[in-house]
Amino acid sequence: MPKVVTRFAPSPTGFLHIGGARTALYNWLFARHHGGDFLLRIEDTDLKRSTDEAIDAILAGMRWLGLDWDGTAISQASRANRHQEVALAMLKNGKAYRCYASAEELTEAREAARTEGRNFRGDLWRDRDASEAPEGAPYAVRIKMPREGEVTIRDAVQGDVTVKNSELDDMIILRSDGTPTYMLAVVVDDHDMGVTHIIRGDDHLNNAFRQYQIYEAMEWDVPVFAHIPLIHGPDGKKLSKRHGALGVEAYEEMGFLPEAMRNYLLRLGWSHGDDEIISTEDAIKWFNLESVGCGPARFDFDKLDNLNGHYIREADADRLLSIVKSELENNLSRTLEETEVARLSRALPSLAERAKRLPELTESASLFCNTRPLDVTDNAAKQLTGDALPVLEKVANELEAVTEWSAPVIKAAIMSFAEAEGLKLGKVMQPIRAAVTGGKQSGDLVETLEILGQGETIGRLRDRVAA
RNA sequence: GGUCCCUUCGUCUAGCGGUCUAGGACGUCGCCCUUUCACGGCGAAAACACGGGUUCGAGUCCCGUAGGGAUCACCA
Repeated sequence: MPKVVTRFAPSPTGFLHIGGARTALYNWLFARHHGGDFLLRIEDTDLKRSTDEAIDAILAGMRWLGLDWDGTAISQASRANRHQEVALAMLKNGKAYRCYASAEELTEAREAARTEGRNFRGDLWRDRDASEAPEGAPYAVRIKMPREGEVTIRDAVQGDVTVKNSELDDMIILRSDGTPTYMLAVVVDDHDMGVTHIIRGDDHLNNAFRQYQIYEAMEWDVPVFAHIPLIHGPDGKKLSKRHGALGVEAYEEMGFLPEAMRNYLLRLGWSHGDDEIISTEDAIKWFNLESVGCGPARFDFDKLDNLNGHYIREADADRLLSIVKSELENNLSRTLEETEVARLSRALPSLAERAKRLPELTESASLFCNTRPLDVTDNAAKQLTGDALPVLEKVANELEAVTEWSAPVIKAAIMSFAEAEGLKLGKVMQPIRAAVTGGKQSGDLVETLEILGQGETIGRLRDRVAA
């Protein structure tokens, strides 16, 4: 078996959306699984709509997802000469012909065909001689599709799909300005790049039959096709901007980890028995086209959140610290002090237990910055009225007397205070929590106090008493 | 409308003729753990779109119907 070569071929007309990201992931996984190459090609033949910003966004998205490609990204537009060469070759061997029809003639013919219930094949000039054309008139080059027979494509995901050749139109392969169309360019590039497996969205399934004829015309080997189902929004409709048709950078901003994204995207349409949490290493080991599902899948943020929470818990402490630190410094518009960073590194493991998205983690971590007096949520404020205030004042005094600021000692002090006052532990703990955290989520309270330090703790307590 | 594709719990899916009283995961709802919120543990509700075949036997094969989707450009 020859070396496997896959490719991801986005058109740079926007960001790398979620469907494209999954297509890229599957191509990457398939290539890595087989020890083959994963190539990247930018389909920029539509110069009017292609932008450099889009190219940058796509490359950035790929890097963020950790999908490395082999070699350098190829610009399809830069290969226009080669595409023209192939079109000319097809013209020469009679597989293509010149079409002098004007836009108006074409529209007219198309509408006529539609009203008559026929499908339009664009073949106005298929049987006319070029000599009938006006002198020097511009022409496009169309492929001469076979009219008889049918073609069956053994799609690695969809199975055998058969389409009658009579359904195929004589599509344009070279525009009248001499530039190649997408249909021609993909085939030529895939062939030249040695692509063995074309894994792409289901929306290209119909195109496969048209492209197949170019391979035939040039007597090239036809690669394996694998058309993967599209991703839909939560409502089952096509993904729109309202749903998840955002660029991957939007997911990064929302606080998702790339490994969570990879795991989610992998399982969205592919499965390996009952496995849910799948490391990239295992994904490479297990990925196959046979297990890709046939039906479109809906995007589900809840599941992504769940996965993200898992990977946040798994994440390396230093990585989380640096993420949270820079976010915090960004929010506070200042550099964190050493004591604050030290607190963070102690508190993060416990905080990471309960965060689903990075911003939540940052939010709860902000507790450990010096931001007195704290903002207090409504819920917390309710804990800080009436009887609670005198309790806080006394507790603050008790804690001030503590000479060794460690969790066991702090806990003992609070417990003995509660006992002496005849209060249930909760009656003491809750106001303390409210005063010290301002209502923010946090882990074990005593541990939180320990990390915060004696001075900060007492300060926050007295802030509430004074308020 | 033509052509093509798809259809198992709300969602992602396992299932490749008997092991299915249909399994897992997310979500939901209980209970437990508990100084908050999570995590974790235990448990519950929840699906084979419908109708015909084929077969001793169908979620699994075939054909219809319905529903959903894709595509029909000198866009990609």
